[in-house]
Amino acid sequence: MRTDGYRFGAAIGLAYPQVIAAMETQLSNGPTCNNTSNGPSTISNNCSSPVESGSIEDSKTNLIVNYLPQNMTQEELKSLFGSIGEIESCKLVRDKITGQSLGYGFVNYVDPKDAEKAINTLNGLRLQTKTIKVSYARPSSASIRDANLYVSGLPKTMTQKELEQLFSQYGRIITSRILVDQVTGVSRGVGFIRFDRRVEAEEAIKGLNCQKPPGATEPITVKFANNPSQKTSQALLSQLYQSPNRRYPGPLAQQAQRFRLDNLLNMAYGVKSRFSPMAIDGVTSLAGINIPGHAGTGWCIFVYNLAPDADESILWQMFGPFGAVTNVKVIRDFNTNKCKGFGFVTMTNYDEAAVAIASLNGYRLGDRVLQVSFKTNKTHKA
DNA sequence: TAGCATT
Repeated sequence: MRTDGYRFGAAIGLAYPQVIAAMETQLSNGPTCNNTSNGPSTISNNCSSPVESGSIEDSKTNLIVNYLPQNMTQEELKSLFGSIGEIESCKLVRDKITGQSLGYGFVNYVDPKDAEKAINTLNGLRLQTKTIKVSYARPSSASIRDANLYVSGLPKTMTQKELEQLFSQYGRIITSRILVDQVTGVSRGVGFIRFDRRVEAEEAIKGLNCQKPPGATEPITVKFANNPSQKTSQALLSQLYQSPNRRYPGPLAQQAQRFRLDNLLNMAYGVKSRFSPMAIDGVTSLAGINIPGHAGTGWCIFVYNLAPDADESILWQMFGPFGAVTNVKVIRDFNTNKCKGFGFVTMTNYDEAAVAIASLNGYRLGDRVLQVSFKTNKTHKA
């Protein structure tokens, strides 16, 4: 059983301020319209501000969702965002070769109001070890691809804001990040800057690579970041070429290579099987027949004493940090549409569900004390 | 010297 369950207070109380602070940092960087930095072909929407780009017609319903947990499926993504409103389309982006999630996806709503509501309620939601980011998708075009820079040799004292200030003269920054030591929290002197457009990134390389930032003693290195999916594909190909039965494998060799491929995927992505046998209180169980709470596709949790105005998003916020949540449901009165005081949450893994129950049972939500347990087979009469 | 932002 995992022992690193998240504190509930961190899940709801702190997630939003953190994300809001991060967004304020991003939005504080207005675009610098550096006309001289562009090549012969310029793009008409070149100097739009963040506010203007958010009002482009086709971006009012289409959202991009970043920092999704690695094992989250498209169906779970749809379930989460479908709790806000009707979805026109939903796509989790996967590596074309390995099929692994790239950690982001798109959700297109029918109603722009639902898209806005999704940003307001789901941006900053903690799911497992991730804090998801929900924002309007920019209109897709070749010019915004491959605009991510990898920066190394940064002064250890440089903050994210200072990094952005350094790079913002070359264009609109979409995201920035300084990597830190997981234990000490001290900067590792490397980071990423994602520009709105590739031409801006190119100019930043020209202007800042091998240059010393203000006050620094050593020059920094600025180059295009590796594409994470490319890196994995290269690693896979490299491993396959090194295998004894390389190049033209027959059926037997293919099976062995498939085995190596699976292991490589596990190493590259840290994938743990969703279908491996689970140890439950010392007893190994596969199917979970007659085990309370197990519904075939996951572990169903009963949440009692919810307020009449409770909605699905509060269940996502409460349970998401503890692990993979596949579905949430608030039971409502048919006539009033108000919550009848209880709801259900389905989680994939037993250990994560158990930690969630142990942590959330007895939790005070508003003026109510929640009762949280595995769902029993009691029938609820209408 | 590496995290997953354009389907």
